[in-house]
Amino acid sequence: MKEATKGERRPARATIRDVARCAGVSIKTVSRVINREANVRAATRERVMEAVQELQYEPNPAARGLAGRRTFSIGLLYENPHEFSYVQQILDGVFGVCQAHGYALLLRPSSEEPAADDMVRFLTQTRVDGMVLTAPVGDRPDITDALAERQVPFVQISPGITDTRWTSVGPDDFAGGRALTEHLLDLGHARIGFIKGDPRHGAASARLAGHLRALGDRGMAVDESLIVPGLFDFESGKEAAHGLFRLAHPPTAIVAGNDDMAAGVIVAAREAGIDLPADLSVAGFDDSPTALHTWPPLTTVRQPIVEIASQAAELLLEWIRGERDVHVRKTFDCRLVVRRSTSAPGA
Amino acid sequence: MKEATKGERRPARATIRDVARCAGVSIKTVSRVINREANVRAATRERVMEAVQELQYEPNPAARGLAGRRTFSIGLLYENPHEFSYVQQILDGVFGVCQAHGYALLLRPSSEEPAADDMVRFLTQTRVDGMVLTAPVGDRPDITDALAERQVPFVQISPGITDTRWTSVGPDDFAGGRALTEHLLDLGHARIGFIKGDPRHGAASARLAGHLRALGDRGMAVDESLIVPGLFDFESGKEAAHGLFRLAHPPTAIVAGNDDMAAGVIVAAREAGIDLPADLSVAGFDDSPTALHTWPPLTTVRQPIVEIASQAAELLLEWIRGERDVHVRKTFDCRLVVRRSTSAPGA
DNA sequence: GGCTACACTGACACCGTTGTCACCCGGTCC
DNA sequence: GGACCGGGTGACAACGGTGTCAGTGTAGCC
Repeated sequence: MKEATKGERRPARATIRDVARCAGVSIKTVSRVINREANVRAATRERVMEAVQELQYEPNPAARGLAGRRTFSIGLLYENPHEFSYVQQILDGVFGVCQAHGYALLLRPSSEEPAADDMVRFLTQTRVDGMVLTAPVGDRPDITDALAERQVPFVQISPGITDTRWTSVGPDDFAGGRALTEHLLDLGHARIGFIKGDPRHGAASARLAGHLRALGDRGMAVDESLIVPGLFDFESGKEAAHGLFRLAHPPTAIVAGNDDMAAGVIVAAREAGIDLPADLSVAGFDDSPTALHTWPPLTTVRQPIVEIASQAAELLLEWIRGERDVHVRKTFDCRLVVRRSTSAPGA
Repeated sequence: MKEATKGERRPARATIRDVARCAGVSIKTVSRVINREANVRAATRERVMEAVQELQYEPNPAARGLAGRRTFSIGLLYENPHEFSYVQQILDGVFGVCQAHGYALLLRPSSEEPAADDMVRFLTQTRVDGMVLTAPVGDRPDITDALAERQVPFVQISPGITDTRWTSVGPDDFAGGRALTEHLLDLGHARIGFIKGDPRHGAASARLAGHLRALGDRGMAVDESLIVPGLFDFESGKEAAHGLFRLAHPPTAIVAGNDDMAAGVIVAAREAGIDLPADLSVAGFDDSPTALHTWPPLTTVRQPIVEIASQAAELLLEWIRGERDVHVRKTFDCRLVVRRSTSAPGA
């Protein structure tokens, strides 16, 4: 006890050796126990566990990483977003899974033009065990190839093209877009504007495809002038809407590729003195917080983002641990959420 | 060349030994060069640098952490937020600095009741070199004490109380609140409602204090019934507004503690059939994206969040590297942003 | 009873850095 | 000319785990 009185500044974390001594076994056995390896007698395991408890032992991740050549950390690649809530939810989902499995999460916000080299540098610097990739950066073949070449496991969220060589998770954007348009058709709209999303996102074209299918199913002709470009952000939605308003024969309803653009449409309508929803129905996509902050609140499609993200992380960890060796594509259903921004035309 | 043809699956990262051999020096010298230590002859340094370039050497963080007892990573503690854009901007700021200095960023989203124990576990699990703490969790004495006790450097963002024992960074909430109210007084408003923010946030009371000071400076009496509680989220803003509308003598203007609540006020006004800004002026705080998505767009106060966050990270790294040994408190000026949600009463 | 198989355990090298300390060397000081 | 100094460098031992492999004990089998 005497020697303990000095230099006890930092409580000096217990090491695997301390645990081994305390439990009366070798360090290797302690290692086996904390890594849940087989072939440890139940009684031994218990003794070790108790020692771990008593000493409040936490394995040193650096040492683990060095010796075991894995870091127990994964990276999340995402693009600097307009849609804050989207990223936040992705983060939530991925983080939750990481925490549950004792993995650390390293962020990789990517700038506009994230050279694959940049990705590679991230890998060698951090030595993450795997990556979760979000669209649209996660789609780029140079990125995926760089990862594949280095045999770094990864999972894509909402990739544009579903490449069977890799595993991915995403919402059913097609069905969502279709449901939205069907909803408007059911209300009696005949001229429906559609604001496309950022063309780099696969989701943008999938949602449009759903829209077109809905029209086709009802035998409606497609008026190309009603389909206008957008970039998924508020400003582009506003501009696109003004463009549609100027049409000789403007639409009675507008489907925006996401909620932010829909919010832009609403503001554009106010600027143009158009009454909502009487003179114009507006629908978005995502069911982001924005959808409730507009007036009237937005009819939209909810995609289970958090769930999608956790699923992605879950699949990644399975792959890392070697519990799965075949690539899959998981699709999540979306749900139409009807609010007051849509109504029968003229109502 | 012949032996290279086999087993070149993984390119096998270069280690410090490879660099040493290539440069014709000892590994220790390489270590000195990459850590920018003094006492290396310029010529030697150059030779090593070239070898580093040629071999694309990146030091192994795990080995570095193990030997040097620091991880070159810092943690970011934040609370699961309603204000997505706020967190996102904090992240941006902190991340930018981390990247510039070769540090990794580990997230710690904290749940409702983040026991200090939880914080401690995070520290021992990750062994981060320091922490950036955001309000309101970062205020809790049990958290700060736990960090101080373990001698883990930290910097607070927007703490409630400015404790001179620690370093912190934040906006001048007081001045911001004051400017907002002065703006409304200048427009001719005499009855101004104020929706407080989440009481756990220091920013909430500072903004209110600014409001009260503005009133006091003009010799206006304070009507307690006009000051109502809120929680910084949309819903609480909406409810608070409805409460104010029901008053016998309702306000002609409302200052909300932040933009989300202000958006709630606007929706509440629409629900109540109140015309904006003619019958009611509304102001927010933060200049979040929401401020532009409402109609009319919000008068608000812009706080330089990204800058605040980078400053915090910068200060933290200085402290970690031992370049600073005195605690400071940095305050950033806010800027009033006037938009169309405020006007003279009745105008 | 002897042999094999297998469950369990430990000794020890090794992962790729940094910290410590000793050493070399040229210049300065008395 | 010897003692001293300090910049520049390298040898070597950590750091705290995991991988490999050999050893031990017990059960199952002929």
